[in-house]
Amino acid sequence: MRYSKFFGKTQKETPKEAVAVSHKYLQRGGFVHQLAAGLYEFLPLGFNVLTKIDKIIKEELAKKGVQHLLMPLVHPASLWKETGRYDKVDVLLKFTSARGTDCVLAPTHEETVTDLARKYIRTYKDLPVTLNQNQWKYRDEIRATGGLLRTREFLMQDAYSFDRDKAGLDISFDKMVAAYHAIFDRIGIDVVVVKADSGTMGGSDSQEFGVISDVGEDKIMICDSCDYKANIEKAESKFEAQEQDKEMKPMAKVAGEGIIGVEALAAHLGVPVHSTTMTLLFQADKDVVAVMMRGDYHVSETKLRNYLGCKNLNLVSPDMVKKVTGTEVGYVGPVNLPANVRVVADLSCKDRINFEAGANELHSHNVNVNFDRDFPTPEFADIREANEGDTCAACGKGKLAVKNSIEMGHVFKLGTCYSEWMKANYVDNDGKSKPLVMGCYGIGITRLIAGIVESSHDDKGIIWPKAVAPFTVELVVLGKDESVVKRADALYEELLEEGVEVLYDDRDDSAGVKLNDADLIGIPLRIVISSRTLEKESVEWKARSEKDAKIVELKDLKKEIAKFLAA
RNA sequence: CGGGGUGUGGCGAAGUUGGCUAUCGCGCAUGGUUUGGGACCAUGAGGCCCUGGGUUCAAGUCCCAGCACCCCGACCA
Repeated sequence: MRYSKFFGKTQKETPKEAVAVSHKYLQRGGFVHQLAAGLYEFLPLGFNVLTKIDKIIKEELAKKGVQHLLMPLVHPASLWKETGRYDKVDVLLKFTSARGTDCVLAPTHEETVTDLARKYIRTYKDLPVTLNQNQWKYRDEIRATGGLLRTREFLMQDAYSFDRDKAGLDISFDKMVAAYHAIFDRIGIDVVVVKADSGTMGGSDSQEFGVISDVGEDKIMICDSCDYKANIEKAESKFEAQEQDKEMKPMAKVAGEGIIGVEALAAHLGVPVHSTTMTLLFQADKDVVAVMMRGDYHVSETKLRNYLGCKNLNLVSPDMVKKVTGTEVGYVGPVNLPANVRVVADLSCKDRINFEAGANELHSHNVNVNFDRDFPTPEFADIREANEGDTCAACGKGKLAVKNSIEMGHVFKLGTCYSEWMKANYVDNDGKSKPLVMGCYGIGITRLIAGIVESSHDDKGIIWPKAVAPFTVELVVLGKDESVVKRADALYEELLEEGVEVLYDDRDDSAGVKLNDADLIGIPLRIVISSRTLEKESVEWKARSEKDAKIVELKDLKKEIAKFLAA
């Protein structure tokens, strides 16, 4: 392709709305253009990258026996009402067609694929099967951010596996995990795999594939000693047990007007923060649950939701706090709570003697509170968010560090939730009808493009890994001298003939402009031809990822390029 | 949905208590001089100053309403 005729040139100025590096470079380089918030057009350069990733994914999945298909973006609302997600998924864009049919734009495709499964899968002989599509999704996010990092419309690889039973699912799942590793390897990007929560997808056992990056929206915890990695929502740590009194002291009430928050309270009482107790009231579906958390930790709502097995979980309103406890936020405690309020305490609260807690009385706190003696011993569970620097629960030695990560892929074991909701059954070899056991697997392809740029760039521009670069070679001609241009044109034609994906910068611009643009666009190999290089019947050769250029004789060029691309 | 901010040629910006023909840089076009890290000179094209209403002799500028976009938070398969 001749760059002089190429659609979508570079821009010198950074668009003011761009904050993330990937956003700046992709927009300045002419890869994408923003149409509206969260909606992007892929210009030829960006579309080339997209196409390459799409192809790699499809090829690697096919190697694992995955079959490709394509499902619509517009779904009848009735399908989403079957699973109950019509009212539950708040990023769902609902609309009415001109014929008056209620429709949705698909944010994901469990509903349609399960519908296909119930229509086409009859017996255990049809199993296992994994279906994949690379299809656009629409999620009406309240806020789209960071260029391609979080868009409303995005291309996603989404695969769905169907098995007879849990053991089959494990095999299908492991195959997909292996395929994902192969995909990211081939693309040339380092991923970290972490245990994650399955969120509103339902099901269990999920893993995230992410790229460590400061602009990532996900927080993950990594052990510095073993290979334990988990999303912060899910990460398990050993709490540091603190030394306790031997003897119980009498419980006492202490005034503390206007003292809200554990730090202030601990200072006021002259006790360490870890002997304070936050008592929070949550609305868990229809029930109110009181949660006790040691003052130096925070509640992981994900862990709590999973422990309680509820769908909706929210902190209750201040009014509700007053109604249940008779006091205001800041003075809630486990003593004298109404008997019908379920109390769940974090494991870090266990075995404590003489701790502090709110008194359920305005401006009052209890000290020297003890389980059993002062209030019924509650149920204990791990419901706290691990703190940075906590000891890893897996190895018991390492410390946990927090990193930001861009979530690029996510795999779930769904189990039978969708097949039960939608009655997707098969007949097993015992003649009985059983629900299909499902898994689902997704990679955000458009986000992956941003992730690659975030993890592979310098201060001049993008450094594309060879496998996904929009072109593999950029040929730059410097100087207008007719004989030079003629030689450059001829070289360009030759390379095309060889099947090299070459972008030919034949513009009538100064060297600085062209070389800077080449750095920005980030094509892996840059070849400069000029009167100077032609004196020696050679070209200047520079890999984008390397600092120094070298001289390659023209007669060796095609061989060298082949070697470079194969490496 | 809460808080904050911004809308002025393609891009980035300036425009004072309302006042003259709406300004500057980049980019673009034409001609010329240049040509290895964002060259220079000359000439030129390109505007519903986000939209609608109002105040005024006069609105890019003030007032009201709306829309769009960005940032922080909440939310997030």
